[in-house]
Amino acid sequence: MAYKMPCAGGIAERLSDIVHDESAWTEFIRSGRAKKVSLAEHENVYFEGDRADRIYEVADGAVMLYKLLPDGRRQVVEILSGGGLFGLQAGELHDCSAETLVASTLHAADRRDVEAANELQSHITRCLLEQLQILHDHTVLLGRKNAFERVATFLMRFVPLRGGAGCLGPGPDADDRVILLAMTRQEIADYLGLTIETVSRIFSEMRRRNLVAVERHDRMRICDVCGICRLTGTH
Amino acid sequence: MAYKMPCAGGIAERLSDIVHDESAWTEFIRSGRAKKVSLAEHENVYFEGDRADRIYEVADGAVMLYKLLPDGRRQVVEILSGGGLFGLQAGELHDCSAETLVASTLHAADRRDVEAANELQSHITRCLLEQLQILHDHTVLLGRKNAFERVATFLMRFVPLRGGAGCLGPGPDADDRVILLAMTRQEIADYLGLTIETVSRIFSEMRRRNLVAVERHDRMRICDVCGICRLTGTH
DNA sequence: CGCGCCCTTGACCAGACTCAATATTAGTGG
DNA sequence: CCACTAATATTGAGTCTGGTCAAGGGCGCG
Repeated sequence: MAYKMPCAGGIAERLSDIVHDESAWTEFIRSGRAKKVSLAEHENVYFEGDRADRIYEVADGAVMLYKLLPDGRRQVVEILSGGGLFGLQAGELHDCSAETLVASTLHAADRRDVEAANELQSHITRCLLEQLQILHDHTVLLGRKNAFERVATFLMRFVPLRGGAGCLGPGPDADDRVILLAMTRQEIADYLGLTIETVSRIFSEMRRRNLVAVERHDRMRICDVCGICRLTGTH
Repeated sequence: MAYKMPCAGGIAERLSDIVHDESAWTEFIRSGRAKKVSLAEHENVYFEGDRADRIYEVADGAVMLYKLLPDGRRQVVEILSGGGLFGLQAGELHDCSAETLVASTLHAADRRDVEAANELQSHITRCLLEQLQILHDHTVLLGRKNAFERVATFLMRFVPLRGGAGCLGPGPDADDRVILLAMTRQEIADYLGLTIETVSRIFSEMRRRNLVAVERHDRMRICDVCGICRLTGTH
């Protein structure tokens, strides 16, 4: 069943962010109430079910949040990079496990300290709202997009200023971009709700169509950003 | 590929919520700075792309947030009922459309009023964190569960105190429960990332297995709550 | 009673998964 | 620097779940 968009042009308007003051947060980090933690690639920060008494900010690197089903199926639910907040929970326990994708440094703060500091709330709210919006998009990806569209959408995430509401277009030169995935095929599959084989096949198909060139397993050249963008299902 | 849970018993611990003071929010609503809005079944509150200058609380009824792809595919990303907050955005525009599932009354407040009121922030943060946790679970459902597990999981949402971390078990009597879906098959399908036909087939299969009895299209008796629960893939 | 809407059921099809074999890559030690 | 190994990625063949298309059923409402 196909629905009709109420007003096609509605979303075209640039999603210009409302001014956001994060100085209170920067100050909090600097003040020494947050410890710096350095982690290697694929180290875990905490597991689902652990007590949630610290919250984290990605200072450098990238972290994934994932959940496991008892039979071993895994779903990566969020990927966080610089500035992303995680570990804050409504309840007492972590609802996800957290693991670094690459070597990372985190700022770890005590939950009570953060909750007590009123001046931090607006920054936290902002971060949560951004996460929520990303999760909404990801829900559409998982619920309604096919494998090709999922991978194309995934690739577009690595190209800032392109594909979104205020996309700048291809520019005068060749429309290519080199991106660093920093994720294994398995991690990509678990993020996109696919299997490793399907992800691999889609990449191969994209290569055959000259949409991308795989320079190394985790290093790809998107030869035709606009071409990929048209295959995301979103435009 | 199957992963192994790090510590199977970890999540068993009851997710008892940390004390949460929402008196400031109640006061805000009562103060008259939030208008009461009454809407009929299937009326829309706003569309994706509209300016987001009001935020809403579901006082009574239920609301769904959904997104459309340009070719007409729809994904319901959230379902909110009493106490649920929606319409708050990181940017200037709504990232989803909102529509009532049943006749509902909402509290509508001006975004600026809410953002200015520091005493409301902790309530908002709490609501966002709960939404985030539900979306994480939904991500697992969409990314990793099959049709049967999706429908079973969906049904369990209507049975409070059962199926979750602190499930009370079947109790002494027959393990049945009558639930009111308040959604059409199409809405259920769009929420679970399935088609209307698949949802219908799964309900029929469940009926055949005496797991449920369809008393009316939107009114079902779950004959065996524990039986359904075992089929969610989560336990 | 009849119309329209929603739901159910069936037959068929296709996209993604599974299992298995092979190819690459990265890492290790000689 | 190269050989060897382990881990990761690719490719192929076959299967199956869930989608598509089409027909029929049930229910509420005028």
